[in-house]
Amino acid sequence: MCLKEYVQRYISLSEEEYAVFLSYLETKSFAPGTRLLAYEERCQSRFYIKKGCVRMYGYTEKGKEQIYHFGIDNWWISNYESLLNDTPSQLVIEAIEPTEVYCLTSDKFEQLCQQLPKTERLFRRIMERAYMAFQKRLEFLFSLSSEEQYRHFIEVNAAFTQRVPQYMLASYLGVTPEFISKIRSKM
Amino acid sequence: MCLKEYVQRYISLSEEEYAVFLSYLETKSFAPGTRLLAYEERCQSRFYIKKGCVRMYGYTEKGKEQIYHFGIDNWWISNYESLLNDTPSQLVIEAIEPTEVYCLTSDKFEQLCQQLPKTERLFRRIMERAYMAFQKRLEFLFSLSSEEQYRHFIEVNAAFTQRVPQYMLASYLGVTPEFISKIRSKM
DNA sequence: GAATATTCTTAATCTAGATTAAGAAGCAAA
DNA sequence: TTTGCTTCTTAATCTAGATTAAGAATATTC
Repeated sequence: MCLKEYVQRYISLSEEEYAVFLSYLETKSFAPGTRLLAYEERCQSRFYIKKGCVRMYGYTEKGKEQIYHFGIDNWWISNYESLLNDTPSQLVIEAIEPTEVYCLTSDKFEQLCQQLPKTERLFRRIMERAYMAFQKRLEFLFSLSSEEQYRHFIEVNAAFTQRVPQYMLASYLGVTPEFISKIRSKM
Repeated sequence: MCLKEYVQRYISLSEEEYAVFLSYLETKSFAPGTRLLAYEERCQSRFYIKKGCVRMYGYTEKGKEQIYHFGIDNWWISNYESLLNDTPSQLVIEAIEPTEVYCLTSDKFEQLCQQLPKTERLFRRIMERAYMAFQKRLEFLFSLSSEEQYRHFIEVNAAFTQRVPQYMLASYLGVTPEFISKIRSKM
């Protein structure tokens, strides 16, 4: 699926309108381990991942990396706290695989909304879906044991599981790699 | 703060436009213990809480109530999974205090967006803030111990803490009432 | 194809917070 | 002012998952 198909699922755009939309996006590439958003950098963009895989992580009190999100093909990702409040980001967005993204800066975003007001609707609906996914994630977090969460995750996200190392998955789920290893040995 | 002020923080509206906006909203009142959204009902509305306090909860595998959200004055609340997919809600929204809300049904919402396209921008921005708050909550959830989460919550949400019983707060934080009691005895 | 760095596994021990069980406050009705 | 609810507290015991410490696979580099 390409961005055009993705957008068409939320709003309908003519060829001309889509061309306008595209003109506000900038393509960028990132090698594994490089950062889309650095620690303490002000987040200025929303990223649409054309192809690849990224993780968004912060640091716990003891300085350990804690992964909060992954992003793969056809996902938008950004640090909204930093983006909306223009504050230094406490979160890092880093490529895991070679990753190609469309980058939409806040400035361009505002201009785009003016030139193509449908953009508001597009992002209103994207945000609703993202919020819904979050609400769902919270439900799993509170209603399932760590083992159940792991089993559920790899079931729903089979493809994904191949793409990130197990210890990152453990971090995302809020457990230790040793614990995942223990579950796997039972399966 | 009233709804008008709330809306003005996101978009600017003339008197006439605000009147149009209001005309799509329906006022409803709920006594403590009554439900804005029942279990397995299809969620058809977004609720803006004018005054009062509600909780949104589901059930764990063992049938225990698990609170996922609270809503108080000037918050929007809805079950987006049920709202967007038109599926029976696994979550209940219930008044804790006498609560008065504006109710915006999906039908009315679509009409409103057509008549007053600025509404898209309003809700795009509301959803971004809501998503941001969620992102922040997840950070606390993963980076703080249960005790730290409790201390942080009552610090940031002092007023709130008076309005809901301790056992509901425990549920929201994902701990037992006994554990909260233990922390409090230390303070 | 050895050397080095990453990632994963196994097993013993430990701990934050759950569970269970009682009882103590608080509060409403009558 | 007693009866009956609902909420909160205390304390003993238990457990899911963490921590620690080795070692075993697996990749990567030269």
